[in-house]
Amino acid sequence: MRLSDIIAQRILQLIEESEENIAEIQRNELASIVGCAPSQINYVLSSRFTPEQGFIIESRRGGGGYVKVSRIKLNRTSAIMHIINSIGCSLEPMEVRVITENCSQSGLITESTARLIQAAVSTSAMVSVPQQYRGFLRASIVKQMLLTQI
Amino acid sequence: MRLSDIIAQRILQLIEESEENIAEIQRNELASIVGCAPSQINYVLSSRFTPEQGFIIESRRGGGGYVKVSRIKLNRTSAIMHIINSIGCSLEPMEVRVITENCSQSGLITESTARLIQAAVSTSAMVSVPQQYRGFLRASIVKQMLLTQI
DNA sequence: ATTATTGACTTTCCCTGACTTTTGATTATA
DNA sequence: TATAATCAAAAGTCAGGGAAAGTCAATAAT
Repeated sequence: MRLSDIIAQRILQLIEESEENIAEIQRNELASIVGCAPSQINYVLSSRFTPEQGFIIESRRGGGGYVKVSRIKLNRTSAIMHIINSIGCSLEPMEVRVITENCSQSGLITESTARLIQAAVSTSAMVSVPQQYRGFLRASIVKQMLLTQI
Repeated sequence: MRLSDIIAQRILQLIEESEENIAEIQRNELASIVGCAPSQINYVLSSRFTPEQGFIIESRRGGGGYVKVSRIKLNRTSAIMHIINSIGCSLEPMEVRVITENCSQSGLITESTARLIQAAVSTSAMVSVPQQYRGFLRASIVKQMLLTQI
């Protein structure tokens, strides 16, 4: 069995055991339990606990740091998950408009949320980012934001 | 739980309990209650109770000295504008967390909006963007999003 | 060729201790 | 009495160390 599988399994298990679908771990501690390099935890998180799979990662460095992995509950969620999954790796501004307006019209998100999403990926928010990255960035931001709406 | 969190919590609690949104403390006394070095209080004050977050610190040394932490209440729009204006051209994740949590706690934005903002600028949303741009990007996204809340 | 894994290095955040500065009170002095 | 010197009790500053997570490039395994 692969290390990465063991790690993923362990995190999932913690999520299962919790009430709130949240696993809060200490990276180095988990690494030493499993017996791997700490950075391996990052690899697993970024490859198996992505927004596309319905997970949100938050973390904090320094003394008392942690990594928090939350799984989105899957009820009314599936609609949003479906939308998230249908988003490719890049998005144009117009696509964002269409997606958010659709979501808003179908009551999946509020108009206010739609505006927030559009603002987050607006051209003026991205002036500092070279053109070539913007599409990818828009996609990942929109996905992350939609995930919070579940 | 971290010392700094305990200290911040305690100060906030004092502010809540007071009529005038003021907490008046004695640095050394609080330090000994919490069980930390006095200078730790300064660290917490300077990292979590900044003017940008809507707090004013006054103090006096010498016998009978004190530290006074006041939270300023402005009307919504000017409060938000104030926060936007206080944001420089770059933001670190921790700063975003502090800003959104403060906004949320003071009722300027909802918890849901706070989560949206944090999601929009989360590391996982920015994987596609080279490190060097992330700070600037965070700042402009947060500003754009806050603007929608006026 | 893709996916795992590691290790070296970086960044962020927390916390302390030694030292400085300010201030009010007290005491000494002209 | 009025002023100067001294003292003690606060708060402020800053460098530094430690703890934790993040990044990335190189290598190994499948």
